Amino acid sequence: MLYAVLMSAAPPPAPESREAAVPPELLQLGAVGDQDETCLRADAARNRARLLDAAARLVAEHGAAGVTMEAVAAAASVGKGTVFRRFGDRTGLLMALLDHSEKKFQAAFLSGPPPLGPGAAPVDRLRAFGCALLRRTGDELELQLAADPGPERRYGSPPRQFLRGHVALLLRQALPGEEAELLSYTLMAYLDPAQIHHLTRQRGMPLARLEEGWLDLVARLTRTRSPH
Amino acid sequence: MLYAVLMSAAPPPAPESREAAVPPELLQLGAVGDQDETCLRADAARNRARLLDAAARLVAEHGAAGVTMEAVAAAASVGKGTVFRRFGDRTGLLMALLDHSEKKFQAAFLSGPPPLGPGAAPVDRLRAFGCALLRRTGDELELQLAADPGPERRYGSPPRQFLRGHVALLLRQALPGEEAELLSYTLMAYLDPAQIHHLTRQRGMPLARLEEGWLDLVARLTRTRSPH
DNA sequence: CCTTAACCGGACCGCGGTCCAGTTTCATTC
DNA sequence: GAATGAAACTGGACCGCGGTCCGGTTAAGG
Repeated sequence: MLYAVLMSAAPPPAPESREAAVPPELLQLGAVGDQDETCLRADAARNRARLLDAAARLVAEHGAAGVTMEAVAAAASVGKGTVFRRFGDRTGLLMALLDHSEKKFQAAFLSGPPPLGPGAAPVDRLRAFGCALLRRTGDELELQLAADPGPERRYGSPPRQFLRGHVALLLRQALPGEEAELLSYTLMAYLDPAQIHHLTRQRGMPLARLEEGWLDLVARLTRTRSPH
Repeated sequence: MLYAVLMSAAPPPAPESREAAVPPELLQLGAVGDQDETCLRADAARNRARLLDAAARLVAEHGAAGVTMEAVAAAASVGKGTVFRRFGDRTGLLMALLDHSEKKFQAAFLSGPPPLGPGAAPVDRLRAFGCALLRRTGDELELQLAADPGPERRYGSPPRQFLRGHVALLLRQALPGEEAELLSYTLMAYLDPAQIHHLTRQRGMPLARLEEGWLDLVARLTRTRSPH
């Protein structure tokens, strides 16, 4: 996916922006090995589109659990090997399905309007970021859970790394001189899809309560007061 | 299983203990459906022991990835179906392998000496808890990761629930009147095996640094000062 | 048109998990 | 203490799915 939005979606970086365009350390995280649709051979690109379409249809019909590699291949009238060649593994396919909303979300906090985008105070952006991500994850919960690459790769996956990098950046701006790296992990952990699933679906906690919890968490970690 | 330590390991609850024996809300978490070894049929108990022994041997020889259900069954001279009947699934088998150290750890903070066990101030117990769990998880990292039951069950698994319940209890004692539930999730998330694996193995962060991070996190969440 | 590299597809493998016919153990009864 | 009936256990055949591999095919460049 290579999160092309990083390079293209903010062409005139607002000069008054509080962060210098896109911070260089975030750029490398976008360098995902996944091939862009444009540099594929014609038939390969066509099959890729058909596969994604078929996968989306299967999700709509039978839920994420119904997205079998064989079923996707069959529904796209394509060989099984092709699916793996294109997406690596099941996780890759599901992440590709989530890529659209991922890019939209990235654009929103990289170059969208405040308080999510640049222009607001870092702490306010942090607050908005968490609430927005909570809502987005709540919407795509099933896919997000199904796209989990397992405990060994979960924290290394580019989307997650990228989001965390952004949090770390805001945190460094809000708390200059303090150790922001570990705190960013803690903040991101609060937004973990599996935890959200557990709290909302299995423990019946409303999402609004989780948002309050996020605001409180940000307040405590940054040692500011919570705007209740 | 069933964390019998809850009922038996602290027979005379120290009267000066700051928590009343074992808090009732934690007891129900101990009610794991897993059968005790004593109430099994003779042959079943024997096979269970042989299976655990074989599994431990396989872990030692080929790592956690080498613990195939078929391999375990063969190494124990037992049918494959027996392994599943006894442990439910692969995750159940691996969690059974971890049960010994789990019980030891529970005993340590339920009835062991301070600052981990009762007698110390709640915040100090919290600090000790995190550092101890960090070290334990660091030791058994491979097994802990392999025993992950997937995103839908991860937070519901009894050991994790139990540890979090303990953290919530300490937190309520340290912060009376404040919302401790969500904060306990945040604290536990910092101790997530997958995150520890990522930080130490993939990002090369020494465990000591994670311990500092824990102390800092406790300080921020409880709005106390960090004793650096 | 021809070469070559990339792609396609389906046969194949291993593993987690299920199922059921046969066997063993335990409790009860004589 | 032996017989007996039923519940519980056993084990291997079986299934579906994720993932790999390789011979045949097709698209792109000169």
